[in-house]
Amino acid sequence: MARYPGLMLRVLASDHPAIGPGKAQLVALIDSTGSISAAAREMGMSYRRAWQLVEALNASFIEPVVMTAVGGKRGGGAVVTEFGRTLVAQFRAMEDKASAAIAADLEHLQRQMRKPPRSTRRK
Amino acid sequence: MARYPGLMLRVLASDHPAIGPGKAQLVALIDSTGSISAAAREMGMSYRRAWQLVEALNASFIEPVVMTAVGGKRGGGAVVTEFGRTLVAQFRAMEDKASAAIAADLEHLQRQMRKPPRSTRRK
DNA sequence: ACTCGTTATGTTCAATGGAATATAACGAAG
DNA sequence: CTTCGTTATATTCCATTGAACATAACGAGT
Repeated sequence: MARYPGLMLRVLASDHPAIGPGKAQLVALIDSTGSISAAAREMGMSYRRAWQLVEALNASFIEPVVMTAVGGKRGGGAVVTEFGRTLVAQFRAMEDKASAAIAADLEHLQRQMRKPPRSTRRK
Repeated sequence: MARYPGLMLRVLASDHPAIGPGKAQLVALIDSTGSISAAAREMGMSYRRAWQLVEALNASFIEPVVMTAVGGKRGGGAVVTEFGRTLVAQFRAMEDKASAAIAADLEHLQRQMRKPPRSTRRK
């Protein structure tokens, strides 16, 4: 799910996650599809879950991120606000900057990680 | 739990978290207390949970992070390896760098988040 | 020997989270 | 007016996770 290999970044409001890789992708898909349910389908996520994430997003910020309207067949749907669009862009920019800032350390760390189990008993 | 206000960073191995704020703090506490159980107590975490995290840490890296020895009353205990110490230091450094790199954006974003619910129904 | 505090596990239970399912209300299109 | 695809929500079920509890083995000190 993380866009950057080996790195996961989340922005917190007080203590709960306000936006992270998942919500960012969801908003982007809502923007491109025009509906929560279509975005949910593309992410292999239940509609309910996606809707809850949208609700959480809207509750976390002072401006709406996604505006919704009931009714189908091009009557209803979901629209990502301009605020929401810049929100995702800002988050992506933060991912970029963070990734660039720690790229060297990350590589170094990744060279030191692997799979096989090992005994760590002393003596 | 996050050391940096509004920011949470995790380093992933393939897809599972190799190290994050929680494991980093745990290792630091094991280092200062000399035991997994004492560290767990200080974090308000069950011993079993802490032990599992240590196991996961040791399994994730090519070098041991924590070495253990059974037996109490200064017979047994846990020792953070030099690798483990530098691992935590590196992670903290990555948090520092990431935090510094996105500090401005983070502040800007945080100025746009708040608590009160709001209606987002269109039309 | 005994005790104490530790690592190391197993087991059981509760809480959490997500999936699945079911409706309801709705709005545009036909 | 019917149909279709959507938002919105309740309910039920299941899997995962962590907490709690229990127990064993152990090693150093007393």
